[in-house]
Amino acid sequence: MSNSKKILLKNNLRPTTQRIAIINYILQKHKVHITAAKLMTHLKNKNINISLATVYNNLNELADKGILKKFFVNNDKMWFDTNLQDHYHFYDSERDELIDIDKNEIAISKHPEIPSGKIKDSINIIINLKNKD
Amino acid sequence: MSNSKKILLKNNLRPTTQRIAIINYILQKHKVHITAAKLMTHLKNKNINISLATVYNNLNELADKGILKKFFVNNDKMWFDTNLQDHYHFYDSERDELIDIDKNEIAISKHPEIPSGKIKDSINIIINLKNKD
DNA sequence: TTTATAGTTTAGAATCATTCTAATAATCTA
DNA sequence: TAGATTATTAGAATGATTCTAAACTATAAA
Repeated sequence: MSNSKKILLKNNLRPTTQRIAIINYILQKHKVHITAAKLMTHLKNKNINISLATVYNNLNELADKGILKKFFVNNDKMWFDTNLQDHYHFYDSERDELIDIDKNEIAISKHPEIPSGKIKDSINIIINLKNKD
Repeated sequence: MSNSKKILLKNNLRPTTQRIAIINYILQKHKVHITAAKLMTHLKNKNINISLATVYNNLNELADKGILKKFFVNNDKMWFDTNLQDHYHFYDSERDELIDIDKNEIAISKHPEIPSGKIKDSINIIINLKNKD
């Protein structure tokens, strides 16, 4: 049984052609930053039949299962990340690409009191890049 | 001449009814976090005739002129902020509200090398809050 | 191995924030 | 005040994402 299939079964997801193709792509590289549209293009290039709705369904499902991390960059798009560690990103808008920044490279020294009844959930840090000139 | 009108003239913006109402609202409080929809509601409550397109046009214009700062919170909405200092935010999704975090309360110790030809542009930090229980 | 069921995929419609369009209105300048 | 310029507007367009409900596929039970 393929590694992708095992991962799917372990997570109670039926190993369909589309899911296996997605998992294959995600596992192929160590760290992947991907959007639904980019993944769609990639799969079409590999001649895999899949609809955009299925790409979204599955990426969201994998995020729910904790296999991917989901986040947004500015208003643009929903991104999915195979790096599950707490970490942040550079965003190169010209190339539409993300670069990881390790959690331990940013120190949050202190911050205002959190409103009562609330606790910190996720922290989103994006350093937007622009061209030098 | 009203203070709002002066600000508009100084920025080469014709002091229309709609613009004066927007500037009045923004100046009224020291720090305002606002979205187009929230501002629209506020103005309607004050019986000011304004279309959503005009709200967007003007908020974007004020951001271009440096009178407001424009940024996004997750994928949700475009926000405008009268606090022009470098700073970050808590986001309370339940109340759909932002709370400022001073720039000097977060230290960015170091980070991976920036790709050649690029420099840092803006930095976006959002600490998402959730309910304690 | 068939069958029933539960889970998946799909095309296309719906949604929602934002921007665009191009017609009308207001403001300004001479 | 006329003519030029700039603003406002309603409604259409856009684009990413989600929804819908019909068609399909995998699975477990017989």
